[in-house]
Amino acid sequence: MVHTDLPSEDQRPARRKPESLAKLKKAARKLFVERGYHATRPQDIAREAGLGHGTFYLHFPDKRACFLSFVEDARQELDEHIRARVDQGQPLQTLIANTLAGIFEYSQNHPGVLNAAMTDEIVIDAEGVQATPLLQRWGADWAEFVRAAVARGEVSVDYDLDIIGQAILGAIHQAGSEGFRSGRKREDVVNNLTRFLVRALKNK
Amino acid sequence: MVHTDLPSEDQRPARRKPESLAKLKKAARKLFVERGYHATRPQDIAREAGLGHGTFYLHFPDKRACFLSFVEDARQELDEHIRARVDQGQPLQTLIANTLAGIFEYSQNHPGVLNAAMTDEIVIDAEGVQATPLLQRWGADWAEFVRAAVARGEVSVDYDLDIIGQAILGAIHQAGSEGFRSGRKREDVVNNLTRFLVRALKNK
Amino acid sequence: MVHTDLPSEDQRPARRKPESLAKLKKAARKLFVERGYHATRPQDIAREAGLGHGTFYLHFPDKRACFLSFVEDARQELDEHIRARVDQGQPLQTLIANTLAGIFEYSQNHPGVLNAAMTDEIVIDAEGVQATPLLQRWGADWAEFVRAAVARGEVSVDYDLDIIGQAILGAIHQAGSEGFRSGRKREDVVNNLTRFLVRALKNK
Amino acid sequence: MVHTDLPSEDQRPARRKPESLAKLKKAARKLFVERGYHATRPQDIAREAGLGHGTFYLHFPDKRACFLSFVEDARQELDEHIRARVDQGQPLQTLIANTLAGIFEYSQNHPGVLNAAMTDEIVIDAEGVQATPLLQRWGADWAEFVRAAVARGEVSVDYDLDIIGQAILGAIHQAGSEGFRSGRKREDVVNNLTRFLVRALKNK
DNA sequence: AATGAATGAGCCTTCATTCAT
DNA sequence: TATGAATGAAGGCTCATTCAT
Repeated sequence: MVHTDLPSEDQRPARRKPESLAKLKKAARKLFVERGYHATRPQDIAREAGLGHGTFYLHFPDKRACFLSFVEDARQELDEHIRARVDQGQPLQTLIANTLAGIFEYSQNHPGVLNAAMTDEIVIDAEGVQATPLLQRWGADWAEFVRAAVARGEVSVDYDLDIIGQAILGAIHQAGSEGFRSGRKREDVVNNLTRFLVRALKNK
Repeated sequence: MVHTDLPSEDQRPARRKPESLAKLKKAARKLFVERGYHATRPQDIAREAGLGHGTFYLHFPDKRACFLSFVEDARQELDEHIRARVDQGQPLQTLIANTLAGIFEYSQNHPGVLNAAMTDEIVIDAEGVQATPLLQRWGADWAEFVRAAVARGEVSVDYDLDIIGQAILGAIHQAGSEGFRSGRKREDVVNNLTRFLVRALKNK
Repeated sequence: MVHTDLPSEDQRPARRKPESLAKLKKAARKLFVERGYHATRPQDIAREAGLGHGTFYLHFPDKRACFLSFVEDARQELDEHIRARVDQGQPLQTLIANTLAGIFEYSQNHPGVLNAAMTDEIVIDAEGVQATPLLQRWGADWAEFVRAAVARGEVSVDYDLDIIGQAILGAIHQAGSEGFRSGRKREDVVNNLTRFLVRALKNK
Repeated sequence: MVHTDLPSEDQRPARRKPESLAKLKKAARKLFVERGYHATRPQDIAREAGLGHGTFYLHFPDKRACFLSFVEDARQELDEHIRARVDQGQPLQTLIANTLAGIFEYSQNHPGVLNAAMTDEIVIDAEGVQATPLLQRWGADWAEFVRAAVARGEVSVDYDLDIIGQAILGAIHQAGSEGFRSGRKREDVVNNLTRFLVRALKNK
């Protein structure tokens, strides 16, 4: 006996809002990554999602909000990805190595996403006020990270950690971008970067 | 004796195309820095230069070329600025410190220029193909720089220098951007960054 | 014997379409008055009525019909309001004074309604054909009114009453709109207008 | 011998700004009158003027400004038309008769213009702030007009002239609109209206 | 009867570029 | 060489209306 009214896995256009939102977000991510912010029209996103372009505005007040939501999602995903992989009670070197592995793993699973998400705010809208650019926030995270290592006695150098946090993030970002662009293996990038950072932080 | 190569202050009425080009470049730099690529119209540049809109297209084939010319000029200026300040026959630490001082000095004399010039190509034109992004080129420069130090025996660590070159550039860029954005003093940024990089490169 | 025409207060669960219609009409009036025709969306009306957007189209074929229904309701309400207040068997001056008082009383009880209802048809839909604009109809009513006074011998001037009917209506409309907009008291407006009209109609 | 480079009276697309502005204004008037504000798109105006639609925005910041300019032009034209026809040193009756003749003459020469220009501001833009609606301004003009007659001793009734000014304007507007719509002759409308107003104003 | 997600024609406006002068 | 009026493709967004539920 078969349920004829069991619409699971059906192909019909659907009509549930959350589904459309998910489709739009997926499409938006794809296009923002592939084409960048300015070359992606709300209409393109809607079409990519298989929806009419009016639907876009049912879920986002405007294009900018859609981009910001994409950025926020990427940030959370990466955070969770790293948190799931890194055990805080490890020595500095392992910690850094694992964190970098986490970042680059995510980066490889979602190619281009981090780069697209880090698009500077001025590119999006001169007037807009994105709370804090993603790069800066992650730089601050690294500052915290090192501060904790200092507190544990693992790092004993006298840096201005706000500056160094940003430096670390910058090193990771740029080495990662170009490392992969030039086809290097993940382990090599992680390895080199880990040694580079550990040496820079370890006193002696 | 007649000065044939002294066209400045000459009496002939028309023939000062170079003057217009200089005005346009200056205006373009100002606006690209202040507003970013997309928010700057060729018309704005021409007007800022005190010229008619049409004149813009006498000197640049299109907006993109104007931006690229701005980037190239900034790159050359910075290169010269650093070259004039850094003596290659110095120990690594001094070399790095002087180079960083040169970069940040330029950055302070021309606020925003480096940041604007590093605008990712995807932002300019999805189809276009900027030879090599400025960041990547400068990262390669740092790779060369370190390779030379290795050759001199000053650095004896076994890095993949292409990766590390990019990492260094990234650290400088990000630490610089945020260091100044947060109002830190140039010496502090240079100082911290120098120690950071020297430690990372010096094998004990 | 069964009351087939007494659906009010019945117990059956569904079947209160009239209730929804009333809610929609009330909401439509509020919004048309507050925002005007073009700034009011069917969706706004439905939401103001506490109903889903789709419900709007269960009761009106389109937005235009809803507006026209609003106009018609206002016309009837005003007519009834005046009829209830004015005794036809009075001398001209009293008749005019009472009618004006009726109009302005209604206008004060339902602020903005008459103005909104008199929105010119061209504003509603260039193609549409509103039977006869409200202003014109009321102008014709005044023509009738004066014709009756002439028949009773109270007015003995030789006017083209169709023209004069419109003139009277125009005077009332404009003086009323601006009288209230400038905060004048109802009695003052009624008073001045009554004397103005009576003098214009009374042959010496 | 013939000047081949004498471009007077030429048919070429032209390139002088004032000419385009004039064309646009003419086209705007035509369309605002024929279709009303909302049914007229900037694009339609430009096309009617034989220009590209970008040109519209070289002359008006937006559609609203174009409409307001149309209104202002109409106001000035009418004012001048009346001023040229009416001699202030005449008795009230003649004055009113001539003024009305002037208004209706203009109205006939420029059919629909006054009606279109009097479109209520709420129709144009709920947010906008048109200094004072045309109707109200003209009502105030009539108030002044009567005030002067009172000063000259020609009118000795005790009206609130601000109210009565609006009433007069309303009477003229409405009687005129409908008079012509129903095909009445100008003299008849002027005649009836003049007698109506003079009686209303003359004390005995 | 009621709902509200979905739709897409259509609106206003911008801007890189051209070309007659 | 220099000008700036003119252009129209293209962009972001709205809204009256439909229809599956």
